[in-house]
Amino acid sequence: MGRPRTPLLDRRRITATALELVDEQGEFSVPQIARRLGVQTGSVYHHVDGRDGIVELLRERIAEAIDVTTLDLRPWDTALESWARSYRAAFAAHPRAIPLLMINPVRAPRVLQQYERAVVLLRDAGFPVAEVMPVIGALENVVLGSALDLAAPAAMWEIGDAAATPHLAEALDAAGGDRADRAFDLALHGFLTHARARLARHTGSRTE
Amino acid sequence: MGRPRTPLLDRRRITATALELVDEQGEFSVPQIARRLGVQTGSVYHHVDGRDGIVELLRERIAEAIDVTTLDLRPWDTALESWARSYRAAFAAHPRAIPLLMINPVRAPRVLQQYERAVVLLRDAGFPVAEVMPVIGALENVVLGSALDLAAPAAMWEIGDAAATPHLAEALDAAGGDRADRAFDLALHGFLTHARARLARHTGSRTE
DNA sequence: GCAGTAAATCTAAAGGCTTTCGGTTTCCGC
DNA sequence: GCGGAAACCGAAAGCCTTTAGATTTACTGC
Repeated sequence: MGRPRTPLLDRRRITATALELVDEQGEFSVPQIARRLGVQTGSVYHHVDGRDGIVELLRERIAEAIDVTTLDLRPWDTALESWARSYRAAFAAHPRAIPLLMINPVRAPRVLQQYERAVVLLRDAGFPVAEVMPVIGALENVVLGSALDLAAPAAMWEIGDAAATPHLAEALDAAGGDRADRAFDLALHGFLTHARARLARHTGSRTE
Repeated sequence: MGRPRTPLLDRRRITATALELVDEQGEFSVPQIARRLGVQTGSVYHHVDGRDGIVELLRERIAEAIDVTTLDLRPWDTALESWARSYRAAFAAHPRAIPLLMINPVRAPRVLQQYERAVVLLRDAGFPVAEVMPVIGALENVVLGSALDLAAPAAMWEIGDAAATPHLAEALDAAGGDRADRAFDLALHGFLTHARARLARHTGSRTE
């Protein structure tokens, strides 16, 4: 008992274990983390700001997978599309974590910094200031909505009673396994097309 | 003690109280419901299938606000747009309930029935079977993504440190109070435009 | 009208979770 | 070498979900 000669815990190990648990069972608890790390529950609280702090660590951990360099690409619509795809892919890598991350607002500086750069990107492209946030928000809607879809695709639809909803069942059958991906592509391309048209209207109908 | 002369509980009252709690504090617990209804915690379980059952009741309750008649409108894109707006408005009426409902998949027959009708709508409009679910999924992405945005709009962004992200702060300031609504409009119109173009491609370039 | 069953509530309790607090041992700066 | 900080344990408070049995009332069939 007392302080161990070599530390048993740190934020990295706590985060990794929490992510493990979430990937396996869709949720985590502090006692579960402690058990996996061979430690008492209370000890975890010496490294982390409560359970919510662990969620925040998970958010940062998952957000690290977003490729920031996409926002350096040009033209702006290429950058935006690449960013959106990378954003979605980061969530898709841990679908069961999505509900956890959706509940709390984004506070991670890393993510806010990306939004900052997206704002600059769109301003430089010629979007009026008042248009910038709606455009980013629309893109975010598509990305997060699609991420939610990834969180529970099977359960969401395949439970559908084929007798009560025959056409739905048929359409699902015809859609194939990449339904969610194709839905995302559709929404993303729709958004980009609309954003391009809107920009053209503001820059005197010049497309580029 | 014992069975009361007139019942103290029923699903309607339990649902209403749970919704009250969620609107007020963003969550609910069975003991809280029991306290508000002047009843012991355990009694609630005689009317409801556990805590998850209450969530399910909330889902149905909120889904009731979706206007089904929108799917009778024609042409198909008018129907789809009206449906999407009504769908989003139903969630917007109880934004704090959204995280609760996002976690579990849609099982409510009432909602599945609407998807069934949407499938028929799109098929009749001329969409190939394999296209129908991606189109519906894309629309759903936009609606649910936008609903999430409504769940925590203020906290999501206004926490942003103006010093670290000056352009983001400026863009937010310029966006106005209806940022979320305009983002939704943008995403929705983008989607609809794209869907129309896609249909035209399949029906021999006839727009209507 | 009455017996028997079903329904609604209470009391009680098990077991889990989050969080805090004090005690104990080890590490590190000076 | 000493004193404070760090890391862990043990224990406890207070919340939550869920179940089980006891008790009283309502309903149903005869």
